[in-house]
Amino acid sequence: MHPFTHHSPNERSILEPAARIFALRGYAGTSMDEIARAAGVNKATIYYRIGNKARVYERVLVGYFCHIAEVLEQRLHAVPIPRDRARILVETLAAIFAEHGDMPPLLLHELASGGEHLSPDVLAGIARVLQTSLTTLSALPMVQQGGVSPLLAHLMIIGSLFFTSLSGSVAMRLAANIPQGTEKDVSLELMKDLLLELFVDRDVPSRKED
Amino acid sequence: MHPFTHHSPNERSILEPAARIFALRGYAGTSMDEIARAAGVNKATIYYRIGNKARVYERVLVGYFCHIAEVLEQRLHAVPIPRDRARILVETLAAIFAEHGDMPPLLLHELASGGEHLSPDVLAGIARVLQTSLTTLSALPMVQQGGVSPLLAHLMIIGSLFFTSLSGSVAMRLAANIPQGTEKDVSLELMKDLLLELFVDRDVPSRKED
Amino acid sequence: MHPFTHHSPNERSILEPAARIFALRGYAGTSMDEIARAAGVNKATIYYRIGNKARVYERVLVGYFCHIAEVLEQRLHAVPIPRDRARILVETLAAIFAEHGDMPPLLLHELASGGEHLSPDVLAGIARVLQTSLTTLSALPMVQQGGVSPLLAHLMIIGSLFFTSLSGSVAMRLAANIPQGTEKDVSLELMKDLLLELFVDRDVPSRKED
Amino acid sequence: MHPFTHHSPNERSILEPAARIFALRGYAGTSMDEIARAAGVNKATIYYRIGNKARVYERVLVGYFCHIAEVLEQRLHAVPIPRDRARILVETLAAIFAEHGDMPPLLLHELASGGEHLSPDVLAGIARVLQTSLTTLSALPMVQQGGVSPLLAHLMIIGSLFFTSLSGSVAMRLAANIPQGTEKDVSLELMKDLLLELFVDRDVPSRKED
DNA sequence: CATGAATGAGATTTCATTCAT
DNA sequence: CATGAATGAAATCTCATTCAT
Repeated sequence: MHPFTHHSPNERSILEPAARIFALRGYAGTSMDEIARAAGVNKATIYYRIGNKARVYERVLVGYFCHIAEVLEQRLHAVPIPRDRARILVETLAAIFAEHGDMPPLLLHELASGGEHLSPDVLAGIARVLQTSLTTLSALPMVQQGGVSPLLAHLMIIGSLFFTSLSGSVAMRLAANIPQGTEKDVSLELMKDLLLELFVDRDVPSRKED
Repeated sequence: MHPFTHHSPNERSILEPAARIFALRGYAGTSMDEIARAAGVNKATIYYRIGNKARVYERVLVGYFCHIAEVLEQRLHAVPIPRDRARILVETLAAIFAEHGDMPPLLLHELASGGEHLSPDVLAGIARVLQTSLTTLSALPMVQQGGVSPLLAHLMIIGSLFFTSLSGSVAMRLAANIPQGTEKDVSLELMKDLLLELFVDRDVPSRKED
Repeated sequence: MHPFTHHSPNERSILEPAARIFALRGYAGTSMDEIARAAGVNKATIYYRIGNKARVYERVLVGYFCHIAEVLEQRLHAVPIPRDRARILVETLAAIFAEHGDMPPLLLHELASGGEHLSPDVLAGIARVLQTSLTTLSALPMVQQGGVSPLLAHLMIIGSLFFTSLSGSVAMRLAANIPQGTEKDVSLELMKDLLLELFVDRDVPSRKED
Repeated sequence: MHPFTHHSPNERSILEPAARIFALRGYAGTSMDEIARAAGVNKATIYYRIGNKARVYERVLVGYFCHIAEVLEQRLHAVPIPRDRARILVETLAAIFAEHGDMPPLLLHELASGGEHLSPDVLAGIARVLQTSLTTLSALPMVQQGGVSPLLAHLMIIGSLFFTSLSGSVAMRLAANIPQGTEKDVSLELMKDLLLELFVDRDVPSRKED
């Protein structure tokens, strides 16, 4: 399944390369020329088909968030056991970010901008994902009895996965600078396992003292 | 202590507003006009004092990373006990991000861009912080005996703190969209406590089964 | 025939006024604004059609040198007698400079700059003209038996014609300063006749003594 | 003797490097920064000592033309025989251009610009040189009986020497493009000899027929 | 006497957008 | 339905010049 499944092929052929470039350079750093070149269409065609730089960006974001929401909702549908649901949540997010490496940087750019370009549609998509995540996490023992805020847990999960996904490119640049050979195989897979261990598989935490 | 302590007052008066704007809009989204206006100087003065846009950006990044590295190193200096050191690490990072709210978005923009604009000086600053963090985390029981990768722990800590710091602005935009009243007081303070609980205060994790 | 015959009308409408201004003010002294104004198009249109200032300049130079080369080659084609060929060479150059008064100053600016801006295409054009001139002059009796270097002859012919063409504007400024009434009708026509007399019509020179 | 002998050492230390740069890049292509750097003084010092970009340029031109005029007048002083005088004229000009390679390009830039920047002082210098040259050439047999215009002869001499002096830099760029090995040792020396032969040593020309 | 600092004006170039076809 | 052509606005950067010290 792809993020832009709901759009016409005409739009998809523009939105997919656009997403790649927006992810790499952010909204301001992306030019319509570059999108047109990557999409293999005339620049005016983008205006004809979609309308606007802001609209292209919005469609990409909406597509991404709706995709995440849909996949999450589909996989969580009819799964009753809290720990199973949480496991699916984390695994699904990790899998989506692994498959669509553009999502983390794109969303991070937006987040870092304070959500300047977020249209109501995009906010709705974000809310949908957030809602699913929060309700799923709220049912966890760790939250129910452990006193962990579900929003904090959500932020940790998303933040950890995003950073892991992004660490690759910068890590390589750092490689020459870091003396000792730290592990290079930092991957979403490993982070996913750590998150599962910390939030899902583990029993309600027992503090060091007490 | 301030991030641009090592620079001349002349440079500081430019770098500080520049950092604010870069954080908000990213490198590409920031114009020299805006920086000049915010700094209260003529645009050409920026070129005279610093050189060009890329150099302004670089100085800001170097200033930020060196500040983090210095504060960390100073506070960790002569603290021998691993758990104390880790606690200081997390608390210091949380405090710095709380005081300098511009850092997380600025660094996130850069990270999301794949570190395209990272000069050797900036990379050196990053490496310095990373090194401190990794060696500190490596001494934790959870890492030593719990099998948790220090790099994963580092990414979780940074990622969680960054996301928490950023969540404020977007959360407000979401407020209207999210029906139920989720906690609004998500703060670095709370996230810091959760991180301490998960990584520092807790004993070596005991899996659910076995 | 015109220098920019090979270009599209769109390009010609830019290159022709550009040539005029480059000739008057040189490369550095010419602004894109001025070219745009003279061409009656928006400044961005020049970038759309041609690319950048250096390319505009290059096209002008290439157009000029190719024009000279083509006219020379066409008029010399199938003329076997050396003296006839040389006469045609001088007359053609004089005629071209007379018709296109912009050429000498433009080329002089470039020459004075040491050919800094000369692209391979322009150099090829220059070489083509030079080749034609040198082979033509080499066949002259004065060169064959008189021991005059064909390159020196070429330089004298070009230099004399260029200076004559340029003398007009400065001469007028000098007019007030020069007391006696020197001839005002210094023209390419007269210089051409003198060159023909010195290099073409005359027999192999007999030195004063011997 | 040097072109800027009449100026104070303070001015000379600026005018000499300025002349070099003006010669290379022309008036518009030369920046005050570059002059200051080459002169090893602060940019404001140029304004303090001389006053103005236009004034710097003017002083350089005046210096050059006065130098030529002075040397010519000094060497021609009390030389009565026309042929001797003409020989001295040509030899002196060739020697000056050979010694001060910057003169031809600088004067050519100015000439190509139509004398836009020529102040009255500079025009007076030019007139002085021109006067000397014309009166000297007017006495030649070739002019007196040969019907050659002294102004044409002047233009040929100056034009030929200038072009010869400039040909070096462009010739090297052409070297790769010109197939056959044309002589490389085109020098002012050779051109001077040719000019002497054509205008001075030779008897009044006898046309080919008649 | 000299200069570091500053700047208004203007240079080249890019870019989102429009429009006639 | 699509696009080549065009452009106003704004971006980065340069430069001749001034001025306080």
